[in-house]
Amino acid sequence: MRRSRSDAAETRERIVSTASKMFLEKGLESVGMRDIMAAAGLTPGGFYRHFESKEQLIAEANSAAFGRLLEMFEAETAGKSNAEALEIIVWRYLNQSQAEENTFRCPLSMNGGELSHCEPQVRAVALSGYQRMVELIADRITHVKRAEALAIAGGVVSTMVGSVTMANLASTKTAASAILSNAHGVIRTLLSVTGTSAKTAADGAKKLSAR
Amino acid sequence: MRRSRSDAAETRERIVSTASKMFLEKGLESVGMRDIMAAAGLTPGGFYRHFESKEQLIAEANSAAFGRLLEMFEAETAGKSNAEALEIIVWRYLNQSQAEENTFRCPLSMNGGELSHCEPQVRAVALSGYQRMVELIADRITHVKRAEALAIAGGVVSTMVGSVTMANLASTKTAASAILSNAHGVIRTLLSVTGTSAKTAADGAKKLSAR
DNA sequence: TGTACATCAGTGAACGCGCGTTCACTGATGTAC
DNA sequence: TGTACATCAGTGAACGCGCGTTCACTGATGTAC
Repeated sequence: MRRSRSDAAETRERIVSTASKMFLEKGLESVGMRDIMAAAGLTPGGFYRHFESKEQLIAEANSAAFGRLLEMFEAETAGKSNAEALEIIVWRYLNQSQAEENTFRCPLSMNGGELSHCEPQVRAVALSGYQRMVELIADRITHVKRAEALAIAGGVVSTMVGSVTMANLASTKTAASAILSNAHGVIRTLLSVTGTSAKTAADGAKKLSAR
Repeated sequence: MRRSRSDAAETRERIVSTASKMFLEKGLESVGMRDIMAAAGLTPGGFYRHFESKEQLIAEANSAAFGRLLEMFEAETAGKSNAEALEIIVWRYLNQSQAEENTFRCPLSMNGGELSHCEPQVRAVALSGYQRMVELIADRITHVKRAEALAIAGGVVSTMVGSVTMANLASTKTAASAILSNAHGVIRTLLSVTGTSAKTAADGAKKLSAR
């Protein structure tokens, strides 16, 4: 039976946010349309009144996940100093899998490999999520020039993504913590690096691309 | 028709190495048994004379991929100084997706997320691959104590894994290179860090785990 | 060394299942007059 | 404001397909005497 426009809009959002969390928990391919619709309290057929395909849902779900994640970071760091903000962002990012809730997980860490096999539209969403993360961090690195801040932030995000991915492989909490601790230590080093060292990093980058 | 023992052994190896490369290129779930067997010049049914399940093949294929990768690093760095060896390892790792051949790609970068949803046996192979990568690098960091070298190496591997994963998302070679350049710069910084800074990193790690 | 038989690597069709998607249908909502 | 009709959100069965796996079969290989 037909629903009101606002009911329908609410349903659509519920599908996106439900799917988003399921994708973060179990991956993209291993979550089926029936699973998603059932979790959203609907039957399979209704899906196609709102979306063209699973691929489109993946794109929107990931977009929503990035939106939630970045909004959370903005909210948590509002009014804090840059140093405090960076500490909060890094800590919350690294511990995303340890938290029981899956609301604030990052698609890059959870589904990185799978995303790169998706269609351009989906890959673009993911890449833009990466860039927003980099800017979020670069904005809080003020002791060096913007270009250097972006280089450092890019490295920090790569380190966070990689270490959370590796920690997810670990079979015990202890092993996962060890990986994340190393990453945290290394990120502290990167963030406390002097202007000169940061320059070295940026220069190294230039040299590489000149190869 | 029955084949000789050595023929059969060769067939088994061919299946593993073929599968390994296909998994690195297209992911674990999206490569089917028929694809693998056809690429190995066989028909589907024969697979189960050699393996119990796809899951077992995934485990062996990843193990083979790590073996190939680490042997290649050992061979390429034989007789080089630690600094040169580190430069070679980092450069070859970061550029694995740019090379046309898929022989020396790393399962951690290519299939990180998917691996973490596999059975313990497969996850163990992946985690041990990570640890071997970390040791390969830590062995070449000699200006600090072993524990600090392992901490730095862990961070370096996470950074490499994360940045290659992100570069694989990029739609253009330029965008991919930018991500990898940042990572390379950041890794140079990490590797050139003084003993004191490395200590800071290790201490930071301890603080985190004490939380 | 030669013969008879058991083994088993590889074939290719088939099985059962779950996937993404489609479709005829229902009935409340929205629209036109 | 009330009535008649078109729209369409949601249902749930069904479609076609490809998946991992099984199985009866073939014939060369390995083994026993």
